[in-house]
Amino acid sequence: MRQGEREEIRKGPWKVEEDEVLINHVNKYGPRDWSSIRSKGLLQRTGKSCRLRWVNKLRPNLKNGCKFSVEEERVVIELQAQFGNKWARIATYLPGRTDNDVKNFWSSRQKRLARILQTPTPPPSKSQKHNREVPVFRDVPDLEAPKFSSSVEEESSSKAQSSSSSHIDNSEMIKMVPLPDLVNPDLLSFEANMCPLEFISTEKIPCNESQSQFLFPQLPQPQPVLPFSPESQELVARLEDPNFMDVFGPGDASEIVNGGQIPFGLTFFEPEGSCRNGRRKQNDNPVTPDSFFDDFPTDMFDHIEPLPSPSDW
DNA sequence: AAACCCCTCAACCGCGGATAA
DNA sequence: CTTATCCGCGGTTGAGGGGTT
Repeated sequence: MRQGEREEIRKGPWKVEEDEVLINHVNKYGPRDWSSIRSKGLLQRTGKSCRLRWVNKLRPNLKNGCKFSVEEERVVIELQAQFGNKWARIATYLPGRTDNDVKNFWSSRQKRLARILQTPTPPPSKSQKHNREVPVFRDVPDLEAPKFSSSVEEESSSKAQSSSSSHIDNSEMIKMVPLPDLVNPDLLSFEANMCPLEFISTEKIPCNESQSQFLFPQLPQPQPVLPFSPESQELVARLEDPNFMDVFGPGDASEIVNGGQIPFGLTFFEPEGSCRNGRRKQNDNPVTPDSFFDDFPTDMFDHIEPLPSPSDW
């Protein structure tokens, strides 16, 4: 039994005082030696718990409380199709997001999808004729693979390296982030543009302009022929069911198939804007054809020829 | 008004790889 | 080389809160 292990280990929600202790420790020693926090008697928390708290809540530049933007959703969906459930890896492509964030986002999405698929009878659709413009995301920026294991680590190590000083502000940390030869200007402008649009109204975490200076890995190049993910295969199988479109009610399927534009897995027009508190109203998302497709993985549409726009008819 | 449902998020657990002793 | 410990990751759970009925 190691020193301090006799003392009871605290679990559950963190108190402000505990956060302060943890922050002080990280400022002094960097984000490491987590288990020493307990052995020194600073906190009654396991090293694991301390690390988690730091990584998910306390480290700088987190987008705490901000809903995933449309672009972030897109990135997650694409990367999940490519990497699978490698949340830490996926999170490296999303500034200010942790693996936990991505994981939670994805599982929420999966639950929603599962529920929709299990619902045999659709609620009456009020917005069947409501055509939404289709965001097409084929031209994903050509992104490189990560050069570090995770944003967490990248950020952590950069801070740790200079941890001899007691305090480092964010701007200093940003300077420490390595190497501009990775920068994809498209990606940077994307980040820079995205933040103000999505998060400018949040008080808790103003989207730091400097975030756009962080280097994040680039999205992997799309495969020439992207195989369907298992999720997509299941959905495709269901699409082959002649009754599948019945879920939309009489007359709807043809409308969707022939005239409609397929929204690509994104809640593009959802008025997000708000951070946390901005909880989704359940009826904001009735199972309409539009929202239904929102829940499809994007890759399943990669094999569908784009429909002509109405102006081309 | 209250019960219920659903969603989000924080935090825990178990496992496996990496590293130190 | 082996063992112990640390650390990070992915899966899971439960609390809390808002919306719906």
